[in-house]
Amino acid sequence: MDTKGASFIGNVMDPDCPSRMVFARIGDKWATLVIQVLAEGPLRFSELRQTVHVVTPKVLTQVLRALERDGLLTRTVFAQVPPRVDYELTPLGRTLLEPLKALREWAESNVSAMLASRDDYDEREDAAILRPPGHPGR
Amino acid sequence: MDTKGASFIGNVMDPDCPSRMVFARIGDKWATLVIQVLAEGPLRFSELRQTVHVVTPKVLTQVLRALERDGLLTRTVFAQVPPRVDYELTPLGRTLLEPLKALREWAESNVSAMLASRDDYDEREDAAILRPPGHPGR
DNA sequence: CCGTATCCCTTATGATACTG
DNA sequence: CAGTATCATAAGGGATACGG
Repeated sequence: MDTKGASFIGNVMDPDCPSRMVFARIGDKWATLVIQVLAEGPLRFSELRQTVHVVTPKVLTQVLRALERDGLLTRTVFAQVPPRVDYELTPLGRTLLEPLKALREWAESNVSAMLASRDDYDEREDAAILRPPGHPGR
Repeated sequence: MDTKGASFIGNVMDPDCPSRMVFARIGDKWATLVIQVLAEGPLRFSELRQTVHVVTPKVLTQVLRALERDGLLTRTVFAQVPPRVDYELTPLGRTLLEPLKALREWAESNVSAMLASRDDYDEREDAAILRPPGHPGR
């Protein structure tokens, strides 16, 4: 395999690539939320629903099962009435917290810049459609 | 605002929350790929298409515009024929490289564990449907 | 070469109602 | 309480063809 240039991320393009898998998992709209909410400790289903309050039970279940399948959290059923099910991060899941935190911190440090950029972009967009075409590039 | 418990990630649930924005951006199937591919230096549209070879021009354009809008990369049009357009990470975009790298490294270290967990889970699944219902919980 | 325009399909997500 | 089932909608992504 080629070892220079962009090759070291070459396998990122492979659908089976580790990074792709992880980015797919954290790319999930709810997965990262759940993981970060569970950082504090185990929660039961209803507690998760309240915390991540916009999610429907169906979607929440899907996310939880996916995360459980990947070994990132455990699902513990207590044999009692009313039923109680706890979700808790596994050690593996906990190790994801750190990179996720790095991302959160990046986010908090740079959102303002991103938002400013968006405003600029959108303004230029708006101006562009008012201007006649055939205009010299930027 | 409450300062204990899960409150510090409380705003993670807010759709306007910085983290949500960032996770939405990197959650994009192609955005992180593009960013990481551009880590090496500027590339033109066709080069990006070749590198991220499965993506259609439409989708690639969408991703690039979104990233440009967020100030993560620049789009430079050269006034020549045939046309040439270069895409390059901005300093802001470059700062994303590090947290992304952390995630990649996590991925590479832990995929095997995740895959193993999946196999386990799926096996148990298969076994469960063969077993009669009303079985004592795990 | 660098896109845009269309059409189409799969998947994700949501609302709602119901069961163990 | 903790889900499952069903239906409906929308968003994402892809194939293809064409324009500047």
